Amino acid sequence: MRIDFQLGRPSGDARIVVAMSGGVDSSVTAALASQTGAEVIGVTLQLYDHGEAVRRSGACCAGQDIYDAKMVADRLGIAHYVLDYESRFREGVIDRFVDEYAHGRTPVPCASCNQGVKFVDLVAFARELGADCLATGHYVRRVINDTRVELHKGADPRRDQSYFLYGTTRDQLEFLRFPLGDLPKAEVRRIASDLGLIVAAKPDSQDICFVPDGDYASLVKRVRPETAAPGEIVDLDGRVLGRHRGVVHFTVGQRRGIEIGGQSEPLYVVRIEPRKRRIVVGPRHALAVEAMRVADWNWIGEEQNDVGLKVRSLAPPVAATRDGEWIRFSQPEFGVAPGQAAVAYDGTRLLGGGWIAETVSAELSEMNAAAA
RNA sequence: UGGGGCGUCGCCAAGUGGUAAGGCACCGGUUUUUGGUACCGGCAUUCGCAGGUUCGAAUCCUGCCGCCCCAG
Repeated sequence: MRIDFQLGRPSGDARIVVAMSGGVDSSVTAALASQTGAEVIGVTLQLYDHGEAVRRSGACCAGQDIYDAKMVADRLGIAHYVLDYESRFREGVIDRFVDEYAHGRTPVPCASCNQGVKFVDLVAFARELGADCLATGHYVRRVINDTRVELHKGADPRRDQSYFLYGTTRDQLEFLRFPLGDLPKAEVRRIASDLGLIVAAKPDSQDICFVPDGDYASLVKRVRPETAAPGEIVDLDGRVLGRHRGVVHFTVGQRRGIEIGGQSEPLYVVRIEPRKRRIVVGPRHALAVEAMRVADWNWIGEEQNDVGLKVRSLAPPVAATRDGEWIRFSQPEFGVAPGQAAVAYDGTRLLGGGWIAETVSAELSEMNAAAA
């Protein structure tokens, strides 16, 4: 396996910094970089440190994972640095994560992590080291089209991670490399196995890396106790159906955990009102959203108005048209949660994205139209 | 303390003699570098309680308990 890192000069003279999380993907990335003959420096960020995480494998960037990254670097014979980014991670990712829940929104910490700690701070560090590029194990493709650099979905549609990278700037993209973007996961594991890397069979990471047991609510509660304040569960007409244990436990589109039985059809969270400590629930059709406002757009490609749009990492993009900050879906979209990322594509190419600030119910506008 | 109605899984609810549907909720799993969704699976040996009739009862009979409505 030989990957072209597009270094623009003989690889023997080049220096590649690889972001190593301690997982299979970034380990193989480091191996592929090493095979080019360039000087490779592995960098692992220590992002948080709590007892639970130390022993946990399959997350990233703490304890066991840092050790694994070190072992892989040793095996490959490359330099390896561990950087303490805990405070930056706390400010840039965890604090924002907690704050979003306090506002009744549903954050995407992986996107803010990539946008901040990984692609701003780590890119800067790599440049300080005089590197020619920073390589990561993301399943996305960097494509050079004439002189333009584009970001595309990973070749393996089930592995594509472009959604989390919508905030990448053009400048960062110039400097970044994603050598796994054309590979299926099975191939990556095979490479790791062939090279005898100890992480070859390590489970894929899942859940939020800084929430080891999946219980993100207790983290949010610690910092923002008001999110654990009990409140009312009301239907679309304001009738009280029950009580809840705090808005932190809910996200728009959520079905399970509402704990209200006796209905003819399932209830979903339609809206969260943190000031009133209230959650509004309704049947599935009440989740239909026809339009939304997307704030803080970042454009990697040129701005376009007819785009494919993702409002979640899985599921293929849906057709939508853009008018400034406003996006209108060609078909109603269900379970669109404020705080999540909206990412625009042209085919496989990622154009840009932003975060969902507000949504417009398809049902309400139908009622308004009927009333008019 | 007259009349009427009802009592089946946490909730809603089918089932009027043949051996307990379904929905919601809940639990588990699958999927997943966010949350959520979706999908798959589990979930009453028992029908307010106690007797009786019957080969056989949630379904019929008797008594009791509880709740609701009307009339007091």
